[in-house]
Amino acid sequence: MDTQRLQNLLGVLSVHVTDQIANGTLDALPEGLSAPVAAITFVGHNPGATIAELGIGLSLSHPGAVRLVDRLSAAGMVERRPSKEDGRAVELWLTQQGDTAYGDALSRRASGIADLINVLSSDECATLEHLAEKLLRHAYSGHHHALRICRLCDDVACDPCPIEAEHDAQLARLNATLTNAAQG
Amino acid sequence: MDTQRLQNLLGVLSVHVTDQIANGTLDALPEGLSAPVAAITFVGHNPGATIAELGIGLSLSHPGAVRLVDRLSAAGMVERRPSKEDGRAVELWLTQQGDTAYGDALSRRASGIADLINVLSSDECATLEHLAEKLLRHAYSGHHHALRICRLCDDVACDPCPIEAEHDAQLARLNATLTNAAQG
DNA sequence: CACATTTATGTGCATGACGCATACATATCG
DNA sequence: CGATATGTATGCGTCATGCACATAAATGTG
Repeated sequence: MDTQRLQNLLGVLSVHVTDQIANGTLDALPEGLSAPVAAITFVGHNPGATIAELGIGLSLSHPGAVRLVDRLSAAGMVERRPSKEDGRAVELWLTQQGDTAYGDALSRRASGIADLINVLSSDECATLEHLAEKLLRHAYSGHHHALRICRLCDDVACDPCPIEAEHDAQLARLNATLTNAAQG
Repeated sequence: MDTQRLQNLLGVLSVHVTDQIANGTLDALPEGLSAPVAAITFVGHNPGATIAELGIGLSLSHPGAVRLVDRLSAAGMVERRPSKEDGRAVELWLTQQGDTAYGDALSRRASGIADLINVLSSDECATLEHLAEKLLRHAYSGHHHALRICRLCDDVACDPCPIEAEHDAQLARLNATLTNAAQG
């Protein structure tokens, strides 16, 4: 089958959806550029994450992540807390204001996408959901990658989460292989 | 129907596809950031476009578009030509090197997306293509918006183009309405 | 034709985000 | 205890961006 047209349409569509997300979340925050919104979503999704993890999830250098946290902290969105297990590490937690911005960003993102898909029938929605889930499971390639893939996810709406499911499935396959090897 | 999960999956998937595109095209150019790649694709897709149109397509300010063209011109990717119809306007054309980079970016983008969708069956590909086309036609909202939506499109692979089709369909509906009004 | 307005592009300047190299504190290993 | 690795923070230069403004050409008005 010739998949060139599908590749192109999917690419163009994805860029457009990403634009919609950016437009929606841009208004949700004062001076809300893409990186701060992604960071707030990331911390909201991974409370207590460290600065290093934030850098991985957002593909930033360590200095970049530190400076981003500086800005978010100055804006009252994110709070640095010393970790009790590791004296070097810093845990990131949303302030109340940050949590409000988090929910705001998610709901604006959802409404932007809702405008886009309201042309689909129930059946088409179900089909697209199935296809998106399959593609996401196929895209998963390890924990670090998941941090990045899920950086703008709404974990309440993402139930069951295909990335988690794929993670568990790969673990189960690994365990089965190990058990077979032990028995054989 | 509850569409929250679909909204979320589509959003996460789109961000991931956009990442794939960015990753693919980033390597295709020396120092290839997102804006230069988008600009080369834009000029490749709209040869002879003006700086103002580039700015609209990439959502840049006018100074931003001018500076971007400065960089691309210095890199030997894009050539400024004075317009013959308008003494103020500048036409943008890809150089031979720019055209090579254009094709390179498109093929890398395609292969990145190909990796993602090779998990789908032929039937699923056809279904997804149909859904993507429907969503894109619904997303179209006028010529300026089309410049932006199509900024990373591969016009060879995009045949028939759903954005053009929607544009023509809206024109046809408009003409039909006018004809009816004239007759009625 | 003279003059004001709009349009398309270019420039001085300040800001801000980023990465590299480096420094410091803490954890871990031998 | 010393050596190395890890997590975080900072000085510095670079670069992209937008605002305000300037220039040139097209268009509209009397």
